[in-house]
Amino acid sequence: MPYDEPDPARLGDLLHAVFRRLRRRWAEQLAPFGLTPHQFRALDALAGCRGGTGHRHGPAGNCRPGGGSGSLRVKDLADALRIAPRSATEVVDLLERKGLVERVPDPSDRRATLVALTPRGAALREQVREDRRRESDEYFSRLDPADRVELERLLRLLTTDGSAPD
Amino acid sequence: MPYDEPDPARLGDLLHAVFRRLRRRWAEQLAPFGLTPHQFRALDALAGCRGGTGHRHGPAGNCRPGGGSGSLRVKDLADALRIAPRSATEVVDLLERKGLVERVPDPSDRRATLVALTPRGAALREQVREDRRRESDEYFSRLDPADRVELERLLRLLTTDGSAPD
DNA sequence: AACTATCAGGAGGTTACCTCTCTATGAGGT
DNA sequence: ACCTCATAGAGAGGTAACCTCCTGATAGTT
Repeated sequence: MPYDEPDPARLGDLLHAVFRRLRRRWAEQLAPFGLTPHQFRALDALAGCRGGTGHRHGPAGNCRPGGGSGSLRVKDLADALRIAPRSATEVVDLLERKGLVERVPDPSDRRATLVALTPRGAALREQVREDRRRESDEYFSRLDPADRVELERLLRLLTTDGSAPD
Repeated sequence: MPYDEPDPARLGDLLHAVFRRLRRRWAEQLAPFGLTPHQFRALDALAGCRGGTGHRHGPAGNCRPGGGSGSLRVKDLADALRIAPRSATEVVDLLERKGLVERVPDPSDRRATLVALTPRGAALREQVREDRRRESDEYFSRLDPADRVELERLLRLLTTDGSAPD
């Protein structure tokens, strides 16, 4: 009897809680590598974009063949991370300072800067992924495979509102 | 062929995306009321705690009959919002400055401060909820009821890791 | 009375964003 | 060539939402 109203905040609250947990966990896991979750996400976006092999989810199809292992314009990185371009600049700044990415001028547009993984960046990213796999500490491992699929389906419904990527 | 491994980042990424969207949406919706999502969450926690009626989820069962419509210690509010006590102080500061909550000394413990909704705070919270209902613009309305239940189940699995509330 | 735990908040820091503005450049029209 | 307008990245400066470490008052315990 206390609990049948369709409390509109509940799902949001839950999502919030889960998200926070996930983030904390990740942060802990990435700390030894000197990365924040965000930085890793950026490395990942850069890496998941080599050549024009044509995979990878929607928004970041703008891979340039620039650097060693694929590169993006700052702006496209921003899109991939779903942040404002200016904010992407900051992420790149940080990663560049750590020697994980480098900026190279886009030969086809002198306004633009391409961001590419350095070998060290690519290696670190691979290391993190392996570590994560080894630890099998994927936060979601608590769910059995069917549930994971289900969760993915539901989340996907919530991201792709209708059709537009954003 | 590049991509059938169970990409460990995918679910996390999706969750992230959904969360960001939700938050943005909320922020937009709350902006006309001069509230941030967090502030609203705090109001909600305070409101969802009148008397000792004994409802409401786990962590925040510490409702004090203090103010007009229920009150919490700063510390309990922090627990409810899942943030550090110090951070809750800030939320309360903001809300107090807006006249939506007030601090009253806890009569039963002079170290503690009770935070209670003011009438204006309670009214504003109600107004927001109504607005949301009227707009039927709950972010999750994209999901049909069954999916919503399912999502809740899954998220709940991810929050309550084992048993401890945190 | 002494000791220790707990409360709220001051000081100061971080991360992850934002907007607004500047400069260099590209692209289109005349 | 020239003028206009959009776009790219980044400087300046701001905010929300966190955090930890420390303090001063108090409570509970011995």
